Amino acid sequence: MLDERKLAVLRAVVEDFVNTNEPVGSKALADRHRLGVSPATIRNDMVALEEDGYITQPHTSAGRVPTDKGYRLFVDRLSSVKPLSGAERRAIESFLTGAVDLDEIVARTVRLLAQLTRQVAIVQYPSLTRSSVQHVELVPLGGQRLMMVVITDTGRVEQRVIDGLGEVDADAVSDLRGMLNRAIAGLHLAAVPGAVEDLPRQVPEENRAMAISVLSVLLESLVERHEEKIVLAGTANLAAVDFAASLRDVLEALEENMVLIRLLGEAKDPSMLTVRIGAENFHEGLRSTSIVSADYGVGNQSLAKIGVVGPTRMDYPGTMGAVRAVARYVGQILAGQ
Amino acid sequence: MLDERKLAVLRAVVEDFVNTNEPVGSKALADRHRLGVSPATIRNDMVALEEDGYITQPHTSAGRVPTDKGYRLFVDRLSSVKPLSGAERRAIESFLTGAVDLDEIVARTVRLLAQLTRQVAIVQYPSLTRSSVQHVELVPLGGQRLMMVVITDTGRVEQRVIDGLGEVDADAVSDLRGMLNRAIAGLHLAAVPGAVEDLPRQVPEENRAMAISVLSVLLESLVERHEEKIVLAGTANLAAVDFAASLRDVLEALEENMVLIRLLGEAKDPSMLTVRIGAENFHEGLRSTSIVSADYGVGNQSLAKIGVVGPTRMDYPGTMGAVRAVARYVGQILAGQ
DNA sequence: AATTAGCACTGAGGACCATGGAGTGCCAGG
DNA sequence: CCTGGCACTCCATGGTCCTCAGTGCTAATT
Repeated sequence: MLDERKLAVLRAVVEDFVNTNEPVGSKALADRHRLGVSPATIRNDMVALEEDGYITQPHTSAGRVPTDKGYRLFVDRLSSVKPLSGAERRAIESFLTGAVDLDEIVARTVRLLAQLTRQVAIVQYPSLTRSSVQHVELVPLGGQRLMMVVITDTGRVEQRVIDGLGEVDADAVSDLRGMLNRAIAGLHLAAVPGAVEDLPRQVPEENRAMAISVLSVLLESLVERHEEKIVLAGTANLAAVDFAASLRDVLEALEENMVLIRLLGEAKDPSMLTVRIGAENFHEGLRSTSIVSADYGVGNQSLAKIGVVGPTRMDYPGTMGAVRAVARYVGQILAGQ
Repeated sequence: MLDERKLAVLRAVVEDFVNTNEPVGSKALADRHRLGVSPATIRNDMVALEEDGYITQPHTSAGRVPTDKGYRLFVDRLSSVKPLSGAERRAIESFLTGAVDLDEIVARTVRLLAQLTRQVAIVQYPSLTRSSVQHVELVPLGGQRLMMVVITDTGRVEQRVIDGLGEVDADAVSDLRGMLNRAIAGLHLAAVPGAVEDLPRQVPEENRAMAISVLSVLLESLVERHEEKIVLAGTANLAAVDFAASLRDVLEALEENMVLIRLLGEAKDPSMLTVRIGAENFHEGLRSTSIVSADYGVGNQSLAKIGVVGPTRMDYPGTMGAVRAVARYVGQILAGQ
């Protein structure tokens, strides 16, 4: 049904359209690609490809443009991830080394990815759930307030102010801190709820209320708001593209963190590159964009995702290469921290 | 030179142009505003206003458009800050209360401001320099590493990992923590460098190296990266506007945090509303935008700035009202924290 | 059976032009 | 000093024509 040559034609159509942003015709194809056949033959193939829904014409007597289905086939079977050039790899390295803390690692990563791909880059903060508790700190803030700081082994710090405790006794806080750390330090976050269940009973009567408040805030801060934190860069790159949907819709979608999180989360095959093309994205405003995403983490434990958002008409091999490379480097940096 | 009526004409031109985004002619003005004179008279006034550089025509036989200078006069003398409606004030209140930590306060504030003004909102994190140290925490991370957490009275938390310390002794860390807190807790950040100067000498010989490392990281984290943190929202609102400069340039400028920080920092009159119009902005890409900014803080101590970026053709009274109101509310929330 | 050359046909986009209308500047009269 | 009147300007709109890239089809060729 789709012989070798038809696939070659599809590949050529995608590549040319990505380059020129103009519908590509049979003549142009015959010239620029060594397909070894005449334009007429290519036309015949194009008809077949169009019947199968891989390409389409904007109007009669125009060249062809790939459909989402066409891009899908291209990504799945006609292209391979393009490794970065040596210069690019060196750029990544020098860009990422020298970051002093997690915030800076993330900030640099996202800018780097945006620059490499010339598109919008998204980086999700390392998930809390997969990491373990390094230390819990409780600090009396004066008045009836307390600050709780949870430090994880991935370098992430979560802090909360706990209010309305009544009188806060420094010794009681200190005791509670000790108990807490003995109970959960080193533990996987997922294991924390179980480990603290019994704690209130071990606390002397008069401080039990405080302990319960602290624990509830702790659990809440672990359960909620985990993978919520996301950073963007390169939105300016969108201005150069003209979208089928309005630019406004795309920008709006990008500001909805929850949308982005779901988007990254929907990876088909974890720990691999995922590409979602056009209408495959559930979100209205992103119908004319594609998203290339990947997991990153230390070892083979995935901590979070990074990704790139661009027009469906994007350089998939190059973008995939950049995303994969950056994901790997971030993993290394994180492991080295 | 500029009598009452000419000023009224200028005001009318600005208001109409902001509403319609089309050059406004003498006839339209006479109709829509009760100026009490005929179009011909208005035309004469317009000639005068144009000679003085307050308005201009895109081309002969078109209506007039305000220049930057015209907007400047309008803002300075012809308009007053428009107070928010009751509904809007209630919206602010319900939107800002219930934020659990500083991150969330800032995040909500910026979204709120973007929504109220339908433009791009910028919020700077409360400056460290003006606040004082609540507590310093040192946490051994295992290996040769240490985490330092500085908590300030404005709820901001700064953390750093300190590496390459050689063997870390838990007791020594505990001692150092105690000394540090005794030395600087409650102190204004600006006073910290002076207060820790002598500390290393009080540390036993064998731990002095560690103390010096810790202190240098502490000082560094206080001096650098202070007002660097900035949050944006509402970039999607830019898509609706058509800029003289390309949208891309504007988006690029907005991604440059340093540019924004300088921009906000250049407030003419601290603790007041500042408006910078068009070419008054030093940055190329922002030549066709205006920026309305204000300080916020607790009491009359300014902690940082918030602002709005939009086309020069913006609703200045309304935007100024929103910025002022939000700045005040944030101050209150921060004070209540 | 597949490929190719030839050819008539299609539709978008650009150049060109005419027209209408909003807006101006200026002058003379109130 | 204001106003009505008037001639003038120039943009925007819309229609027409033409070009041209690209198509689909058919007949010839391999």
